[in-house]
Amino acid sequence: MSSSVKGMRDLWGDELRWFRRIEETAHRVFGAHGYREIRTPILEYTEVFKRSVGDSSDIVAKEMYEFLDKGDRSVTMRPENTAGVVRAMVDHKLLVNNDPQLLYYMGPMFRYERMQAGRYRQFWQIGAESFGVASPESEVESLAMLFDFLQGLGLKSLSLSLNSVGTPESRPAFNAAFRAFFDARADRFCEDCHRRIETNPMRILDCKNPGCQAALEGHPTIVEFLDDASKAHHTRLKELLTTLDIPFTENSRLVRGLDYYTRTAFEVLSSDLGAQSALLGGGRYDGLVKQLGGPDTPAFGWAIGLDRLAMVLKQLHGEAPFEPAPLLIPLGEAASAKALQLAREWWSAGLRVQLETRGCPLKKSLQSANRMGMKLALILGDGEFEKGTLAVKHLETGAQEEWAWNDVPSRLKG
RNA sequence: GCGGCUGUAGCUCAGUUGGUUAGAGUGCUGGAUUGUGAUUCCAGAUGUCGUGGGUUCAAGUCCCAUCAGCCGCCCCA
Repeated sequence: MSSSVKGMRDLWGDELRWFRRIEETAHRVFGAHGYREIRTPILEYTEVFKRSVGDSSDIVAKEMYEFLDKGDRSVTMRPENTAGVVRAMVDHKLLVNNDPQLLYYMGPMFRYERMQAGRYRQFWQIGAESFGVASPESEVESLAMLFDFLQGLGLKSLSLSLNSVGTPESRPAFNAAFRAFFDARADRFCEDCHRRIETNPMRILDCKNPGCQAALEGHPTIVEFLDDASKAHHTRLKELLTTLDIPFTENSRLVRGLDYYTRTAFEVLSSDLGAQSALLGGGRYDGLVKQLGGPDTPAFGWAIGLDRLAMVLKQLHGEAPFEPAPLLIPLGEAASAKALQLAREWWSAGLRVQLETRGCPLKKSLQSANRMGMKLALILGDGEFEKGTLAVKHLETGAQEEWAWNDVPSRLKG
């Protein structure tokens, strides 16, 4: 008995069909916005993630598939893709001029985590990144694309949660004020929060502990400590979202787990997800490109998990639409040679036909066709062979009719 | 990394206070005159009872460990 590695799974059948539906929608919608696909390696030098995601984050601290390769280089299987994309941008000097670079990616990511519904150690993400533009307009463009994408998949009851996490310059003032707030009621916060106040105070805002959430009542918000430019940015962003009828709620407690975010941060939540309520997240990360050795370049992006998204789509719409190709069943040697010829013509004409090649009794073929969910069986026996026709059986109704070979293309399309 | 629950045919599950060769439904295989499925009828096959120890005359059942899955926490997508 063998089984897949813990946290790794096979994708097939209905779930894979949802994945493909998602991916095709992404290619279409993102392409329409002028975004171009990029594929970066799964393996990067560990430094790439340590310098971008942040040493203090749990991802880097304990969730990375990190190891020495045979040349004793420390490499890591990507836990997310933004760092890799930025690294590629820097490597290829694509950010030296001031043109915007609009990119999207899709592929597997890896985090060594405890498993749960919709959460795997190899999981799939689709993300979009926009480099070189600092404006709120670019954020709204990206968010509009995101919503077109989600709506294209038939999702409706989602909520956009919005905040600004400030800039490295504005954050100390907030931290000082928040520290004072925290100290005044320190006994009401949990152990984890006491640790966070030293390492990453902002993270206290999204502590899931009900006691902590209650204690946060009336907390100083990041937004009120923003510098004027960030404040104007935030205001303008909200105006533009309103103009586009993209509904959002401001959430002063929304922060992000990755260290590289600046100013705008957001999440989209789905009520169909249980504990894994965040369907996707993203925001602005103006400092990251420079941090990875590139020119000082503003950037905005987001990523969505396909495993969870496919789960939601399945809950919402059931099985992914799928119709198997009709089965062409030849009976006898002459017929099976002819069937190969006919099928070849139809395939090159773009028709979908599956060929029965077992040479088994008709009964077996029909049983298989039925089990595979086929709607049509195209039977080519001696009688049909003589006449240049097919016996066409509709497997749902049992009705049967006869088609001339030449009519098959037009009839299958209709 | 922490806490809780679960593990018996391909699938969904029964299995009494430990007691003979471990069951059902569904699915599967074959048949009901050799070119007609799905419906019906008849017949048949299938399990290291997650794995490894232990207790016992006797373990699917009790105990321990381990692995896997699920739920919650943490974290995040």
